[in-house]
This record gives sequence, C-alpha cells and structure tokens, in this order.
Amino acid sequence: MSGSIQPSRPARQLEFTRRPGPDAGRPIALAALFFYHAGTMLDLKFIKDNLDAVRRNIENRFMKADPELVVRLSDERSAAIQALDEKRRRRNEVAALMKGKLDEPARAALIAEGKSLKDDISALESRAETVEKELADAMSRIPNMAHPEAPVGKEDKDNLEVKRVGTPTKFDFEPRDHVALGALLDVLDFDAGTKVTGTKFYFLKNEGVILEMALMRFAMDRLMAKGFMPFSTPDLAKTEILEGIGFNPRGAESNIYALAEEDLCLIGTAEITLGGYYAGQVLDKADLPLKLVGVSHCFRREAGAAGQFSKGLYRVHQFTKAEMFVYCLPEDSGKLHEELRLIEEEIFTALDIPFRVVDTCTGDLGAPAYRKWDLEAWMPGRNGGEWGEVTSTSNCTDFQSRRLNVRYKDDDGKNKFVHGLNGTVLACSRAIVAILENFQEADGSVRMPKALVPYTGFELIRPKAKR
RNA sequence: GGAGUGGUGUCCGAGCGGUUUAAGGAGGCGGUCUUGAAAACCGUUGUACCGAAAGGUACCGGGGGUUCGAAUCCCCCCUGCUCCGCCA
Repeated sequence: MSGSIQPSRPARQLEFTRRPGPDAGRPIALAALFFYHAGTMLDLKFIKDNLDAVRRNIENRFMKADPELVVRLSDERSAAIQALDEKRRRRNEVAALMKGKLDEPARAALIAEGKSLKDDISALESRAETVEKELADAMSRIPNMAHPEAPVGKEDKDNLEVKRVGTPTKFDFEPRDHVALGALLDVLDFDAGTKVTGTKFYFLKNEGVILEMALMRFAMDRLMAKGFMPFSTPDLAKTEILEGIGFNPRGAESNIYALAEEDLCLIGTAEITLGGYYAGQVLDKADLPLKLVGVSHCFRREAGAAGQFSKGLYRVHQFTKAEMFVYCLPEDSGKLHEELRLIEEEIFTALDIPFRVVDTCTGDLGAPAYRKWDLEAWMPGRNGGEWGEVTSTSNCTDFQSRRLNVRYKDDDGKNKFVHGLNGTVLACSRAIVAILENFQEADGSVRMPKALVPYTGFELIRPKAKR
C-alpha cells in the first residue's frame, strides 16, 4: 500500500508534436473503406469532363493540385485493374479445372500455370496498389469546386460584406480590451496558462467559467429547439477521419496537433467528430436532413500566427465550441446553408452583439467548402475597434461525404453521396471577447447580455479587489 | 492491461481446403391463386470496381501468409461479449 497519488504506471505521453514519421503505425482498414472504394468514379468523371473548370477553380483558390495527373493516373489504374482481373479470371478457371479427374501430365501443366499465374497476380496487385495510392493522393489534393457567386480573391480582405446587424458599440469613455477586462474582473488568466501549459493557453476563472458554461447551454437550448440532436463528442479523432473532413494533420503548415505515439489527433472542431459519426454508412433518405449540434474542445496549433492579433483570447490553442453539422440531400444543401447562417445570426442578435456577414472569397474558403459565410462581431478592443470573425458556416457539398463514404439510398435504388454542412454556433473564446468588450462599462464592469442572464445567474461582473 | 469466447449476405443462421456459383430460414420486391386479404406456391433479392457492351473481378471483421485452389489452415491487428485487474 502507499498513500501516494502517483499513477501506478507512467502516464502516456501526450506530446503536442507532429507525428514522428510518415504513416507511422497507421492502420489501413479505414483508409481502404473510405478512400479506395469511395466513389472515385463520380469524382474522376467530373474531373475528366470539367478539366478546365477544375484547373481554374484551383487557381482561384490559390492552391496547388494537378488534375492532369489525376486523369493520367486514373487511366493507368484502369489498365492495371484490367490486366489484373484477366489474370485472376484465368486463375479461377484453372482452379475450377483442377476439380475434375485429370491425367498426370494435364494436372502437372495446370499446376505449373497456376504457379505462374500466382506470381503474375502478385506483381500486378502491387502495381495496382501503388497506382491506386498515387491516384488517391493526387485526388485528395483537388479542392471542392467553389460556388459561382463566391467572390474570387486571395485573402480575408477580399471577402464581401453582405449584411450588417446592429451598429458598432460606442462608448463615452476609453474602452478596454478583453485582456485588460479579464484581468480586472479576474475571469481570465493568461500568465498562469503560459506557465502551466504554454503561450496561448489560458485559465477561465470565477464568472468566466460560468459564462462559458452559460454560453454552451444557451447554444444547446436554442439548437435543440430547432430540432438539432445534441452531442458531446470526443476531443480526439483518427487521422482518417480528419482527412475525410478535409484536414491535413501532417506537415509544417498543419493547424492540427497529432499525438506522438498514436494515430490520433486533437480535433480543431467538432465538425470532425460529428462528420465522422456517420462515416461508412448508408443513411435512410427519410431521415435526412440529419441535424447535429456538438460541444467539444478545439485545439489549434496556430503555427506562425504570432502576429499582431496573437494577444488575448482571439487566437488560442484551445477553446470550447458548439458546432452544427448537417447531412442532407444534395438538392437541399443550398437551402440548409442559408438556414445555418440564419441560426448564427439569430444567436448573435439574441446576444445583442453587433455583427456583419461576409461572403468568403475563394482563396479563404479552404479545400472542402463550396461556399462559406463568416459572421464577424464588433470587437471594440481590437485595434481600437474592428470586426473579428466569430462564427463561420460552410456548405461542403459532397466533398466530405465522398471521402468519409456517407451515402443515402435514393428512390432509384442507387446509393448516392449526401451533402455536408457545418457551422459554428458559439466559439467560447471569441464570444467572450465580444461580450467583454461590447458590454463593458466605465469602471470595467461587464453586463451580461439579457438572453444569457437566465444561464449565468448574474447580470454583472464587477472588478475584483487585488489580493 | 490479463484470460476465455465470438465476428458469415437486410436480419437470423449453416459451412471449417475444390461438390458453396455462401445451404436453410426470415424479411423485402414481383407473380400465380382470390371478390379482397391471409395462407400456399413460383421467381427474385447486396456493395464496389473494370469494361462501349457482352461480360469480368473483388468482398464471409481488417491486413498478411500457406496452396494449383481459402469463408474454411497459419500469423498479426481491430472489435463484441463474459470474468479478473485498475480507475473517474
């Protein structure tokens, strides 16, 4: 016996590092299920038939991908499979012949041919597998097509403002930023976060904790009332799922933390886990649209983001978020995308936070999105008052369902890919920035938005005396 | 984490080297019969890929191996259940 609180065995290291080597220890099962069988035909057919449009789309998004390579590898793949199938057909034929009575020379000849076929098949299989992998890799780099009306541009400043709700908050005093307010109210501690975990980590304290819980419950109540099924998801997911949703878990530019010794990554959003929930399934058409809302922690490396907006809660390595996810019939995704945006608008309207809506430009869409709306809240403490992204909703059409192999059985009896959409309900970090900065008073006190009071149980957070 | 025991088509469930091109049920679909229905009987019944088509190939949890030939034998892994250990 020991009164020690030490663990009986060493805790597994959960290092925030990238994976040690390419594909280290990665099981192939899911990859086989999702990629090598997943509807490559439609995809390929589209790329072949619309090569120019595909190439132009890649340029508009300022991405690197090679559709010609996809076409070439696709042809190679077909040839390899044809050769392989023919050998296998003959092998089966030879094996069938062996079932009957045979004289010794005929028998020996068949065995010899069978042996030779076995070698041929083995060689052809490895060639086909190589081509298949190269093709899957080349295809995975091709981004989704963009909505024809999405503004063409490179960076977020090319996004198009389409709507404004409320007016930027005015103060008859010099407003503080949320970092100063967080310290004054003792609801936010970045120094301790840095000491214990690292830069861009933080502790919520006191009313800050309750505010986060209130925001989540507020979000869930509203979404459940709209028929969304609530989830609390894992905070980690397998690499295959990440890739299926369209994230690149590896590479220096990756925004994803990968565990050093397992095929797992910390999720950057519950979009990953909610989208993965139905991976590999054929959904009942009558159940569509499936509307999910999930709470999770979100982890982002934000490598190289140590610039001007790096201070405070705006860009952090971990935050809590409620996220919507929808799988629907292809013909309904446009309508549902509007619905998700309206929900996001409703949430921020209910919180009395001024915001605008932007139509995200092609360069800022990310590979999976066909179209994306961002909500930008007014943040009085940001550079003396600026719009800052608080939520985002994307229509990813069949980009994710194709990779995750999520389908529905249509009336014609064929299995077809569903469309997938996602949208932020509330990201706690940025919502808290907006609330602290917009609802501050001259002495640094912060009022709670009326809609939130039933959830927080308090109306005002007052400055704390220094201890 | 340890031990035992399973993972077969939409479902249940046989098969344990070539008579299985996966038996037999159930369900679904189509048909016969019937005033209608039930019953009975007959037929049909998945997914993916290659191919202009005819047709072919693959799939019995996943991967690899043995063999002329594997659902069937061997190895590894995943996963369900039962028990033990540990733990919130």
